[in-house]
Amino acid sequence: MSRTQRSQLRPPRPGIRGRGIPEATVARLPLYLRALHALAERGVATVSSEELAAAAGVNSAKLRKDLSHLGSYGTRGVGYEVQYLVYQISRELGLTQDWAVAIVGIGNLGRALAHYGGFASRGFRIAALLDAAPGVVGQTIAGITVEPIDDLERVIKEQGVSIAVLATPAGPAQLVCDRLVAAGVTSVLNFAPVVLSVAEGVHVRKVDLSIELQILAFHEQRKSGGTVMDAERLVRELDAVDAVDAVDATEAAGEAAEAAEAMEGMRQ
Amino acid sequence: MSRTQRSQLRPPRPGIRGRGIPEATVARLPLYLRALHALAERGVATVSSEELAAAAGVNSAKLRKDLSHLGSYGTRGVGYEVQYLVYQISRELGLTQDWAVAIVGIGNLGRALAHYGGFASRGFRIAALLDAAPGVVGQTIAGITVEPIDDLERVIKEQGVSIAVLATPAGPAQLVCDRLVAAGVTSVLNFAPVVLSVAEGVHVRKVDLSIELQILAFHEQRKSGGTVMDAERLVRELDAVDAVDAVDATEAAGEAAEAAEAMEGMRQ
DNA sequence: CCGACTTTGTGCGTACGTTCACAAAGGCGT
DNA sequence: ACGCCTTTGTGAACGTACGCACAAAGTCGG
Repeated sequence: MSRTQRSQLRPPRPGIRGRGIPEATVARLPLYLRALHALAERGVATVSSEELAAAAGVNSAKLRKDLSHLGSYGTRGVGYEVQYLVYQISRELGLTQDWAVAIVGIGNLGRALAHYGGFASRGFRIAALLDAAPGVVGQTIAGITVEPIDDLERVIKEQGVSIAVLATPAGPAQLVCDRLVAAGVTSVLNFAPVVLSVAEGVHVRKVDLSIELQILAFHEQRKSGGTVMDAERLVRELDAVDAVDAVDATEAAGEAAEAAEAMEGMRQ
Repeated sequence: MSRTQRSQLRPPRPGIRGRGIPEATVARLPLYLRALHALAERGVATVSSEELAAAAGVNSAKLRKDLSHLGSYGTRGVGYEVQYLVYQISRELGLTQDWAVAIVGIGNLGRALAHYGGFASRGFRIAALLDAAPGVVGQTIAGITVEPIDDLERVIKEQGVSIAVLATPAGPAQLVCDRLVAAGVTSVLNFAPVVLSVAEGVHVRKVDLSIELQILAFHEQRKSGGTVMDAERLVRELDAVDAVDAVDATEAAGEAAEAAEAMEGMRQ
């Protein structure tokens, strides 16, 4: 029923192409790296894409395609040399140099992160711990003394920190983030339950326990959800019919609204 | 440059369509929910897709499409009623019921998670803490007594736990996971740096600090990477040329190998 | 030195996700 | 009552990701 023909849509991007590795691939490289380290420790010299894929929990075609983005390492009929591949991936990920990391917010989580050995092991060095609470400042955690948040700018610059871990409460998170960025930090790993806004060129990754749990709850409900067939779910399934049109949608909304009215205690 | 023009590609079947909400959408719903809660607390009654999208850090078209998967809530010309939308999303995510959660492995991380208030707030109740260390068992953390890992099966069943948080070291993770699943757990939030293998129908989500940092390091390197132009990077860029063929790839591998040989201290 | 076998690297079709742009829908002022 | 203005919901284009399947490339036994 589409009457509008829109044909001369011009993509303004000519395509600078060839620039980089797909984000999805980058996200998997650490996985491969870990599997390779495990193999290396067991003295394995070479590994096939099939084996490595199994160890990393992906399928082998995907692994091969991922690795092909780094270059043509690997020998047909044999596989990949473990040590060599470790080096190539490490290099691509930027792990052949050391990164100074600062952890801001030394609550329960910050403390746990400071103790976590996985950091130091591969290219990351905890260069500073920062907190605002007077009771925490001065404490020594994992061999590092917690410094006051007021010294943030000085510490970041002195230590050459470019990656920061934000483990403060939600309240001060944006403010602290702004100060970090102003002081020279260009990558932030954010544990605070807020959406950070940062200048272009600054990378933020978010880890949110609450969100992860909610996603699990969704699937959990799906599993046991076949039993509960309420008005709303019914309505949604009517929507799913192919011949749906605007009238249906309107009615659906109306019925759903009724269902909602029938319900009282809305969790605030 | 695409030379193959593929015009009359017929999608043979749209599929059984209408079955479910896209995974990407599900992952964003908690984000919207959080933004909505914040708005509700400030007493906001209705919100436009533009405003809500800004609060959640996504673009408005995406938000509208996401919400459209739940049904046709929202009024044209006005926006969405905050309270109502909160209810709809909560319901879709399965947060209108309470989920019993068990945390296994009460190290620094497990402790931090147990203290984290974000759990209890919305539909999740920490029903049990479990650990293997005699020194930890019996401790009371956030009002909950740590129970011995031997009682895992009993505790899971007694409390009706279906979602477990795995915060053990890598070593015992798979074993513990197997026991959890055998005891009835069907969703696992895994903090251990291992790839868990589980039976079909069990959902696993992974949170890995080390991986997140490595991804950041990759981008960090990219930013400052313009300066370092070594043989390998050069080779990779030759690869990026359109007219690349097998010969190029082979040479690239060869040269890269030389570069690697020149390097000695491979980080193990 | 050759032929069989193994495994990589990738072209291709499909599915999924994102973004644009706009018609439809509804409120609101006059 | 009507037309203007705002905002939703969505069709369609575009881009990314995935996985199959296979030719190319290399090893290894004889």
